Amino acid sequence: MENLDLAKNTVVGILKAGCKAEEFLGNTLKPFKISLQQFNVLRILRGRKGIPANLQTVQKRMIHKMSNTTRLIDKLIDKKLVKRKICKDNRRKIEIFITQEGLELLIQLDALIQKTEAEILVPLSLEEQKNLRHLINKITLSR
Amino acid sequence: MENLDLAKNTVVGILKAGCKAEEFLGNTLKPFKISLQQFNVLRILRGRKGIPANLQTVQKRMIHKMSNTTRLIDKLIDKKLVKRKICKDNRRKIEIFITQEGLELLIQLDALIQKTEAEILVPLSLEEQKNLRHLINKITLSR
DNA sequence: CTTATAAATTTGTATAAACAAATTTTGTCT
DNA sequence: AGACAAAATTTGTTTATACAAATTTATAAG
Repeated sequence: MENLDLAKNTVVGILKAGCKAEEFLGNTLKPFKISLQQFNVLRILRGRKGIPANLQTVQKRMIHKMSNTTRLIDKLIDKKLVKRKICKDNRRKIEIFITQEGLELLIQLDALIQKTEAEILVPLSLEEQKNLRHLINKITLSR
Repeated sequence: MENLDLAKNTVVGILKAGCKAEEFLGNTLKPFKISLQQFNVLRILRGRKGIPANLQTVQKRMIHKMSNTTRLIDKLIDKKLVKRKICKDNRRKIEIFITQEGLELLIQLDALIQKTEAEILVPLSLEEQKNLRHLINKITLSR
């Protein structure tokens, strides 16, 4: 293999793979009228199992680093998938919850998304997937 | 390692790595006022070494599959980095060239982009990079 | 050559994202 | 408490993207 353009080819590959994954997942989500970013926020909120999150917490865990998460949350609120709540006992920061409706949507989506993920990775064996995850994590976890 | 969420974690990793690469490359390009998509089109056109391309050819090779490449090209034309030319001898399709100015910009950028690519991949050894490229290619080339 | 059909390109419009500035909140010091 | 500085959140505006429809161009059939 050509070694000259190794880094370039690898990075282009990462970009393309990212685009492909976004495309596939986006198509899966389209009938449900939510974007991949919105879906990820919902999953982040579900992952907190009732513990409320503030914007900052959500933002840190988001895949796509956005400048204004406020409006993203606003859109989820419009769809009644998320609630903003002002903590009463200690009028601290505004806190964000996923609603029952949001949880139900996620349950619906779980199987579909899992299928889509499998579709994306179908050219790889389990061993290769583990290997890929390991290499990719090295890149993303080094911030 | 947990095997339950292997596919999910791998796909999320791919997305994150893609975002990181876009972010890094985008920051490198920012001072030059062109987007990553625009930069890639320039590289595609340079790669044709004088042979003109039509929209379709460009579109097929683009990393980001866009619905309207027309306006992307328009922006490059505004910046005088690209030219649209109506083939005279055979008034066929409109053809697209990179200009001298575009070529010169790319020359300026080459080293910077190379450095950025290295930065993105710094946590990986050469062997690991080759391995990653191989795995990633399996995903992207299976269309 | 004309017509029909499909493919490619462009354009209009709605939506989302990027960017910068303004506002609000938080924490610390006196 | 009051004042200041830093961080977080919101908001206005510009720019880019997505989507669908319309137009144009290429290809094939009669």
